[in-house]
Amino acid sequence: MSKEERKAREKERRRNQIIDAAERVIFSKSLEQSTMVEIAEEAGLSKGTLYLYFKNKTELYIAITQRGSDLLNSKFAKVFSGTHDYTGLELIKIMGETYLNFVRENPNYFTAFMYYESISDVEALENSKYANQCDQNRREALNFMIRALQIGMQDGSVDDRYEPKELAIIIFASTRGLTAMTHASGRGHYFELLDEMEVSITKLFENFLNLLVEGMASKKELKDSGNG
Amino acid sequence: MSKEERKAREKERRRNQIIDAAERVIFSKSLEQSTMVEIAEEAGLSKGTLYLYFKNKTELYIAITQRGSDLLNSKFAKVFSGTHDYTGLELIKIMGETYLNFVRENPNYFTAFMYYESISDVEALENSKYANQCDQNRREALNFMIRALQIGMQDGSVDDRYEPKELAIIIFASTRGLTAMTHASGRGHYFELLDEMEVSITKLFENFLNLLVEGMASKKELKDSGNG
DNA sequence: GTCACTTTCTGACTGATAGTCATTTTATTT
DNA sequence: AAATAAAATGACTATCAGTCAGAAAGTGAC
Repeated sequence: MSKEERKAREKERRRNQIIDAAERVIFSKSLEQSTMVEIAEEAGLSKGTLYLYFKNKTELYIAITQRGSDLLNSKFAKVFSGTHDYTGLELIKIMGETYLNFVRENPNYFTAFMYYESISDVEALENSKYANQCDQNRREALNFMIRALQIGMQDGSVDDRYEPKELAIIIFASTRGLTAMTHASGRGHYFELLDEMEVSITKLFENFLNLLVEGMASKKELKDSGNG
Repeated sequence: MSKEERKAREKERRRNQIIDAAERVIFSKSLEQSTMVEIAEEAGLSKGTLYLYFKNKTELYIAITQRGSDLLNSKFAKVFSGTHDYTGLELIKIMGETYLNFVRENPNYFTAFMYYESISDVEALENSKYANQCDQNRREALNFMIRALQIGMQDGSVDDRYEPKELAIIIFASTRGLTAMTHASGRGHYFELLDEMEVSITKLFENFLNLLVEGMASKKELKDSGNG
């Protein structure tokens, strides 16, 4: 036990040492501009060793992605932990704010998320435990949101004509869009549109959440939709 | 005139011939898996020639991106052209549907859009006429949306307590989020969540638009927001 | 038609880097 | 300390973006 266990723990430490180094290097530039040799040197190892712990550069980056994903989910979990007297609708807003704050505080992890989502080589994803964990986290985050919506439908704060699953996905995806823009803008990317238009991101996000909330808040008067 | 002009036209034709070839090659695989030699061969030229027409591989891909961007904008323009009796709110919905349809019909262009937005080397963007055109198109699209909202505020279909610019950006970004998910899902990416949950994208999008519309539709009874 | 000159095109070459693997170093057991 | 196993190394290979000296094609003058 002590034997095998210690080995495994040692191995895990090395792995983390490499991920630490990779974060330092990649976050200071970008994935493309970082080489495996640089990362190895930063970790005080040689290039070959990196490949004993990670299949390739992409898997190493996905390991970083997983860290970010874990961190984000721990924040979501905190929202739901312990006792609180938030309505479902409030929970949704808080989750949105949590997400925005995460992206602002950890832009590099968000960059990693975006890269992760752009990977089209399904093969690479299926065989990676890091990727699996990321997917697992995403599923969990969605479940948090579904829970919030169900709470909201019970306490009357959320319109119960919606399907919680669907609504959760919609909120999830649209919030993602907003934060992606926020992120791009923070990187001085094309979205100086915001500057041009003198729109503050904080205010924008506030309005976005209000819009969502307004849209899904329960209404007194029911009306029939025109869809067949 | 005839002289210089013919030259320029010839050059333009070559350029398009290269972009055509690049689309065929890159769309059949992916940017990373496509080499400049392959593209050159597909175009019936040699690698060196490609570099007479495009600074580098990225610029060539941005040229493809621009095509997609132009195509999308032409579809938006069509929505606004001619006479119609849509309300502002209806125009917003139609724009959203137009966008979704574009992504479904041209997933490869959308992939290009996502890549484009991930470029963090601002230098590369500023010196490229293709990138400038993309940015220009984005601005124009946003202006279409602002116009629709202003129309809506006048005809009473859109809540005029919102700032059109802000609202336009919000709708823009959140719709982008939805379509990105649609796109990822279509690529068999992690978002088999949708399958798992038995949610159809069409229905999802419908609900998303309804949610937005509900949120921004003008309300009879005004209420004060709690924000300082 | 051929010479001089310009424009366009070519593909061998260079440099960079991801990933491999035979060899060396270090740790563990007997 | 010898034998064996595990971990680490870095020289090597393959691939590919981007370059550039020279070839080929085009243009115009006579």
